[in-house]
Amino acid sequence: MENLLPHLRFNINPAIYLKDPVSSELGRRIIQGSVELMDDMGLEVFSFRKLATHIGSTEASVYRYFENKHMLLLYLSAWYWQWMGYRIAFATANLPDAETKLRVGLRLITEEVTEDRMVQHIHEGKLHRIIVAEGSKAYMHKNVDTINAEGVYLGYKNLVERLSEFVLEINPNYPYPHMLISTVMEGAHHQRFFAEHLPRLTDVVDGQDAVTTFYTELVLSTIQTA
Amino acid sequence: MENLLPHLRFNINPAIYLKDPVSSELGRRIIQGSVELMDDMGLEVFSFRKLATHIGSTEASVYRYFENKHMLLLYLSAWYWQWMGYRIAFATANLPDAETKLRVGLRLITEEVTEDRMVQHIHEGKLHRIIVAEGSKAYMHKNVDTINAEGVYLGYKNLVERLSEFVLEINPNYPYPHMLISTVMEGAHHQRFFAEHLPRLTDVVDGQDAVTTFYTELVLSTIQTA
DNA sequence: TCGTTATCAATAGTAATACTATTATTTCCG
DNA sequence: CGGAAATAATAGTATTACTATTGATAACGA
Repeated sequence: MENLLPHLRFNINPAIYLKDPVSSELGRRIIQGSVELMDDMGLEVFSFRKLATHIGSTEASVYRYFENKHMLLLYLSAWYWQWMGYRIAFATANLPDAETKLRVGLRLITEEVTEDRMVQHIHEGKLHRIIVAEGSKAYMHKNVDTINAEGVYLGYKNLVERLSEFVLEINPNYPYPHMLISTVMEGAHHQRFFAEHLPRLTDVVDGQDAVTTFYTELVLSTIQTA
Repeated sequence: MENLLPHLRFNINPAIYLKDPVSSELGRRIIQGSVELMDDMGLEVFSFRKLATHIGSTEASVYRYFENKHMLLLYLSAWYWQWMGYRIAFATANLPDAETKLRVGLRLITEEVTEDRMVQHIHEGKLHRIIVAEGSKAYMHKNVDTINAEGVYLGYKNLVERLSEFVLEINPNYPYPHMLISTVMEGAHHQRFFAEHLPRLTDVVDGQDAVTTFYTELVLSTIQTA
């Protein structure tokens, strides 16, 4: 039976996978199971054998889809940023001015993710927790250059570019739009992690989402004074 | 023969190691060799077996000093931040006002590290590159809470606290000093990594150190407008 | 000075992980 | 219905992570 749901299917760079996980039942179970397990036990403890047991398949079958667990992490990361890019594009369409667009984009990027159910096999809340805790390991890796040459990070880069353009619309003379946006995109995840595990590295402001407020004020005050 | 050099010996939390690597010749070779190898091949590819071969010892002997390679990374990270804290304390002593102190601190934190040779067995330039590429993996880990409970991250936290105090001296009403400083401390390393491997996430400004300038302007404009 | 006792490092393992070559099974198409 | 293509499982190997035990050396007291 073909896909009856009218959901989007994100463009994931085929260099990431050996066989497209969306193309088969087992592939989707691999994605769904990896989101569950990686969220549970963390990237280091997670293994293809455990994943195979979890979804009732075999290690070798998982290897037909992904070269190793790092490529699987890259898939999850690419999906996450495609999804985020889509949400931001949608939420900022038809907004009147650049500042409003930037504020909305920053909110979506820095906010906690609960649920969305855009596709059946990916639990966005769990995926968000994975990206918070493991996302930077997707590029903090000896193979960055090889992987980057294949265009695997394009989704992430394009999102940085898109938000940087909002910054430049507000202040065309601001010299560091990309550094500013990539600092926020990474920083927001780190701050969420700190808030949960190392609270002395953060500031608690009761009754509001300190991460979103902090980064929104940071960005706007910086580009307006420059 | 006892230590003839009058160099400092940083206070490293003994919970990190099984046997103090500074206390023996082999221990120092483990540290020196791990800095060389980890810089060369990255944390994932690095193993105790390779380290042992590199320094002409055995795997089991390395295990007498550190429980696993993550604890060894924690040692390097703790040493790095102790060293950085020392440098900042030294460089900001007797400075007239908080803004000057903050600027100096930010420069030291965000700047590239070349050489220092504070101790014989640690090559600070290589260690800096390790912390840039692997530093966040020291806490982005399933065991954060256990490790944190033992006070392993205190050196890092204290440095964040110290710089946050400069921020509050300049503007006592600024509500997010810790988030601001920890964002800069992590962000600066990420930006150095991006500059080398993913330049589209950064901005090139010729003839100057964009990372230091960017973060200094970011911090000062933010705390002054708030 | 000798024997005892810590201290230290190496040998020699086990268990788990990462990865692959090959075979078996299903499905799909003429 | 028969054969080709796709798909997954079996059964491995190599490497890594980690440990129990033994051997060597230094340290120390009688």
